[in-house]
Order: sequence, then structure tokens, then C-alpha cells
Amino acid sequence: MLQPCIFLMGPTASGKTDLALFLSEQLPCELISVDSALVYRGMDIGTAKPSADILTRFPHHLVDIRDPSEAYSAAQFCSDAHALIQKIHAAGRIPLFVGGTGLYFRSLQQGLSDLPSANPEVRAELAAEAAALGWEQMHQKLAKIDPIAAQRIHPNDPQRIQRALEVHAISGMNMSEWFEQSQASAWQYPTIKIIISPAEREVLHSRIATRFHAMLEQGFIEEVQGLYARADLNLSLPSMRAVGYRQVYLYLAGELPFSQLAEQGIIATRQLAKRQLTWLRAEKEAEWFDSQQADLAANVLKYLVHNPILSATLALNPTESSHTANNNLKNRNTENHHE
RNA sequence: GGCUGAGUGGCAGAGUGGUUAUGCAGCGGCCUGCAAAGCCGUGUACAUCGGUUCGAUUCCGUUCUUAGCCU
Repeated sequence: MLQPCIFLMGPTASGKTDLALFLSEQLPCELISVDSALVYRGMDIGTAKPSADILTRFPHHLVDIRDPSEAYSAAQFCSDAHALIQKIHAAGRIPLFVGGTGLYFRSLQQGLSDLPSANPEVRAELAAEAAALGWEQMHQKLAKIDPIAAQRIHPNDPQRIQRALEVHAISGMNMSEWFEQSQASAWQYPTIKIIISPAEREVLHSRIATRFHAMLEQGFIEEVQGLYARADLNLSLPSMRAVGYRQVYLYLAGELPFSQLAEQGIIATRQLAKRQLTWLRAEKEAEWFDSQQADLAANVLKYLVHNPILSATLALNPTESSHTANNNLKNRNTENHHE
């Protein structure tokens, strides 16, 4: 019988982190971050990363595991996550996945087909070719190599055209053939999925704006200055394209006036949150909680503790789980948690 | 008070006697090794009232608003 997992999902600025910290105090959990930006060391303010002090007291897996010059990926995330699940389950504890990266959650649940991984040299070649021919031409090439993929991929979508061509260039087999041959192994663990988000979009927008201004006051620009100064970092890297970092980077490069920095950063964050919500709406069998409700933490904990998926595991950990949790419920009723 | 100009969708900004401007924002969606990425879709809006006309956002006049100039 497989042991359980918990997913805590939500858009940026919804208060996931505080809730996760609380839950990890109350339940025999280990925190695993599901966030494509928190993986980067030295990117702290703009990613709203928990402080060093918090991370010491509440260890998070998959935070600060890459240099900003490196790339991470959904496939690496899946591999890392599965290794962690084994380890955590072996210790009799529950993996608590927290984050807002929709692709990572989906990859985990649906599995990824067996595909050749990214190859920087091949990508560089394809990029150079595209610069000469244009992406429409590249799409036409793809149509010859892999008609099925070409039909699915829009001619204006360079990222996906490049990946499909890359797969073929590396392996000699096209993407659609790979999909046919490999059956992605789906998620097996009994899982409770919690989604938190403000019920009102305006609330989310206002929290995003407030938080972005706070980041600027906390020295966000100085943080990016250090990264901007590095010769090995540029805007083509996923790290420097992260929301907020890209805008500050452009400002430092003199391509975005200071007067527009906050506005553009906030807009980018809003658009991120919107895309995240699109992923979240597609989640099946998830329990939604309004992040603005006064007793959010208590309600989520109550929901988890009473969920049959957890009962067996909690019964094995009576002293540090359900007993404590139920006691703490009484003290948490009026508290409101924010990220 | 007089003269001249301008009034276009949330914002910016073209244009036309009868066909969709466009960009940004917003909203919805897509998503298989860059995903906080990349991409797709989505608004007859033309200040007011009246006139001319088969037909006016576009022409004429009224009113209002506004910018500049004059007294």
C-alpha cells in the first residue's frame, strides 16, 4: 500500500508559504518546493523566497539547488521529486509539495514520455538556423519531419518548434514517434490536493502590487545588480527571464525607464498569476480554499486531518500528528496567514 | 467674451461616406526536458443633439468638454 502525498497549490502571492510552514509544524511532513524560480541561489527577494532563517527552521527540498547560470527542467524536477518521495516515505513521513509551477505538478501526475533531454549545442544550431531562415521556415521543416507535431504546434511558437526539431536532430526519431513508443508512467500515490487563492481577482491583483513595491523597498534592484554584473548571465537564461528579474534587468540595461519598472513588474506578475490559475482550474479532485478567509490555516488542517487518505499515516505518528494538530486547531481559528 | 484646434473602446493611437486599424492592459485558453517561459483567442469604440444622404464615426450646424491664443 502506497503512502500518501499532499499537494499545496496556488498562484503567486496567495499565501502558500505561510500555510505550508504551519502545516509542516502540525503534520509529519517534509516540504518540497514546486517552483521553477526558487531553485536558483541568490534569487531571493524577487522570488519571495522564505528567509534563510525560515529555511533553516523549515527545510525545503528543491530550493537553492541551481546557480542562475544553469537551467532546470520539468524532467529534472520529476526525477528529483521521485527520489525525495522514496526517501521521505521510507522515513515514515509525508511529502508536502508546495508551489505554483503548473507544468511541474502536471509532469509529476501524468508523467513525462521518455524523450531525449535538452542539448545546448543542438539548440544553438537550431537558433542560428532560425535566425537565418525565420521560424515559419523552421515550422515547415518540422511539418516534413513530424507532421503530427507541426499540426499541434503553432507556427509562431519558436520554443516548441525548436524542441520538436531538437528531439529529431538528437535521436533521428521524431517527437510523435517517441510519444507512441513510451508510455508515461502516471502518478500512483494517494494524494490530497489543496488549492488556495483569493476568491476575488482584484484581491490577488492588489496583493501582487503591494508585494512588488515591498520587494523594491527590500533591495530587489540591488539583488539584481549583482546578477546583472555577472558576465555569464543574460536575458536568454530562464533565471533572468523570471518575473520581476527580467524587468529589473531591463531597467539596469537602460531599456526600461525607472518610472515604468514597478508597473511592468506588476503587470508581468499579474499575467503569471493568470496563467497559474488556468493550470489550477484544470486540476481534478482538488479542494479549493479562499486564501482570504480568516481561519484558512485551521480549515485546511482540519480538512487534511479528517481525510481518509492520511488516516493510516497519522495513526502511525500519533504524538506528532493528529493529536497535536487537533490541539492546535483550537488556537488557530482567528489567525490569518500571508505569504 | 472672441479666435483657432481637438473630442475614437480601460489607456495610447491611426483612419474611412457603406469593408476588422493597431498596440498595451484586462479576460479566456494551450502547454511532454527553458514553464515566473513560450504561444493562441477575445471589444462595430468613434462626446451631444439635429441636419444632408439610400447610408455618417467620417460632411454641415447646435450644445458640452478641452488645449492654445486674443481682449
